[in-house]
Amino acid sequence: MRIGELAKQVDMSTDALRYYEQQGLLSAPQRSASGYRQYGGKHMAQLRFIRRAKDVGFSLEEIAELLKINFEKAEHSCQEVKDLTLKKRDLVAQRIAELQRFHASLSQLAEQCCGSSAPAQHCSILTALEDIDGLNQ
Amino acid sequence: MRIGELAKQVDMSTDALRYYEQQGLLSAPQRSASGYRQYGGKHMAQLRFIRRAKDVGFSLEEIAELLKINFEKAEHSCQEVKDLTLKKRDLVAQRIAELQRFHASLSQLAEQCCGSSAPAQHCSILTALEDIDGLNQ
DNA sequence: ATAAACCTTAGAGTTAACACTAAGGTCAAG
DNA sequence: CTTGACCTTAGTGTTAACTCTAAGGTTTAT
Repeated sequence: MRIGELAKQVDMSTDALRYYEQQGLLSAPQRSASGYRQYGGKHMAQLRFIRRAKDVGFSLEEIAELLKINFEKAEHSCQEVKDLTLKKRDLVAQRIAELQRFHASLSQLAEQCCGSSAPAQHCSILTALEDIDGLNQ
Repeated sequence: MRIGELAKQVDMSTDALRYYEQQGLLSAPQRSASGYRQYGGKHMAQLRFIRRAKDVGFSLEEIAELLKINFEKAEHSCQEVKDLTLKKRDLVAQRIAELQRFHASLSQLAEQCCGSSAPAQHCSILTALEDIDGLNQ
């Protein structure tokens, strides 16, 4: 299977596949006499692993780590994998908390604003952003 | 007031101030005979506006838009400002939802994992990422 | 045999919001 | 009068995950 075919199968771009190979996420396949990459089922499995790991929020760097562990299962523990997962979950939780603060502030601003089509001379949102104590306190 | 002093007052870097000026977020100040930037209260107010807008999650591009509206209040409506705010809030909400899906998936993975210090030969997390139907469905 | 569709590499471009560097000019203090 | 802290510009580097481009070689179908 050449790169275009594999890309179609897993619904990724050929550029992405070359990029994953370059980043060590996808094994370098054999080459045909003319230099074309020749992929097999192993590569498809790797790409599916990558896809699923992306779907749960892991970055490519984290996925590389997971793939390495998966490849050397005997030398790593469940604990290690679980720790990676929990650490990632906590990072995600932190980011969610930050965004929720944004969301609350934006909601509050919008609520206070009349939203009229008249000139924004006394717009409460602009005022809040201008004034020292327009927000919180 | 020179750039270093202003930067200290608002707790931003001098690099950031020059960057904001270049991006049209901070008015270009007068220059001294030797070319030094000379700032006044107006600039401090602009920077505080930027700071507050950042604190509620607006990007610099969005802040530029808000500053422009704030500068030309007469030509814009409250509605316009409110729309920007609501649009941003909805984007934030979408991102939160995505991260919450990540969080749920990661929690589920972690929950299923024994987390033992024994080799990861049968780690449920790795299995879930490998298997076609390890996750969801 | 030729055109379309595919493949190759290397390298530049994208986004956001700055940080850092170099090479040099200026200002205040002692 | 010199040292150190400050300022200037222009340009490069950072991170993530690719995308795009150029310039060319290969395969397949007709």
